[in-house]
Amino acid sequence: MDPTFEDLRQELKTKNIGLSHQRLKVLEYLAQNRCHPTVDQIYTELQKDIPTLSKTTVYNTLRILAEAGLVKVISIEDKECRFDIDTEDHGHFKCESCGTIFDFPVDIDSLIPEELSNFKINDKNVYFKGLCPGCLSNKKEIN
Amino acid sequence: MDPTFEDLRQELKTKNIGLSHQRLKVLEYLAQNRCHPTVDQIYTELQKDIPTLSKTTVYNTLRILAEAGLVKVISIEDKECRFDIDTEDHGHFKCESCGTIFDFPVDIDSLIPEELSNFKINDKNVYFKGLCPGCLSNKKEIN
DNA sequence: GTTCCTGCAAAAGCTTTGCAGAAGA
DNA sequence: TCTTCTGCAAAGCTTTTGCAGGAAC
Repeated sequence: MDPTFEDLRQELKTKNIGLSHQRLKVLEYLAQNRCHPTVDQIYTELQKDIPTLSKTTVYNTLRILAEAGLVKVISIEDKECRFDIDTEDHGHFKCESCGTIFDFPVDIDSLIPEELSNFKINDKNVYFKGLCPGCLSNKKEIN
Repeated sequence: MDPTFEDLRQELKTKNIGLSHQRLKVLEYLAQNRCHPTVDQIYTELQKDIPTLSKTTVYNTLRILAEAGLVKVISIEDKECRFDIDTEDHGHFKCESCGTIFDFPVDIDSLIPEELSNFKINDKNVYFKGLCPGCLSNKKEIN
């Protein structure tokens, strides 16, 4: 099950990570907006509530959360990182037309080949790119 | 089978892509050094042969080759891209200690879930991170 | 002579770092 | 008070762009 905001708050306390107003807001945003936001999206949105917020703080917070294992950094060939509060194994599909990122279930462990039996695997990622159903049907209408 | 340098040369001719000295050298480097080099690695190495080479040309060439589908861009959470002349589906494992990237076979198509049946998939990527056998045994010796 | 290619310099964009001041315990 | 956190400014890196000169046909 997806962790709730309260779960995360508890986990931070357990890990002895300070819970400033800014950090709580970043965490809250990630918990409520599961669209794999960029730093800029998080910053822009939170700035409406916290006018003095700086991007540095957003970067700091996300680094701390990632190091604590509470968020996962995903990078799909963009220069900019995206952040996912769902740290369970799952795949990402990025639409090359509208840019939306879709989650999909994937049994990553079944992929691990014999060749990697002597490797220690810490992180597993699967991502596809292409066109989502919405953009596909738009394209058909145009043609 | 892996494409040879000659295969690639032929394919470029077919696709009407000019074959300058610089482009041939980049292609040759990729065919002979299958270590997923960065732009900087390619540039630094080729500069020994072509002192006037510029990084812009390396970037241009790689973009053209990627657009033609002759090389694949791989980005594993680094800011810098890496380039792979092997465009067949396969997974990448990046050692977090020594930075080496290993290839491994993977049947990506078997992963595609029902949920994506209405999506058009153009590009499939699987990458793991962790520790390679060499770094694992070094670690044990130290402890 | 046209077209394409190269390469310098500058710009752009994301991220990190240094540091002084503010907040909190 | 002492530690931690914030946020501005500047720097760092990779990558892209503009443009003039050069090569190739």
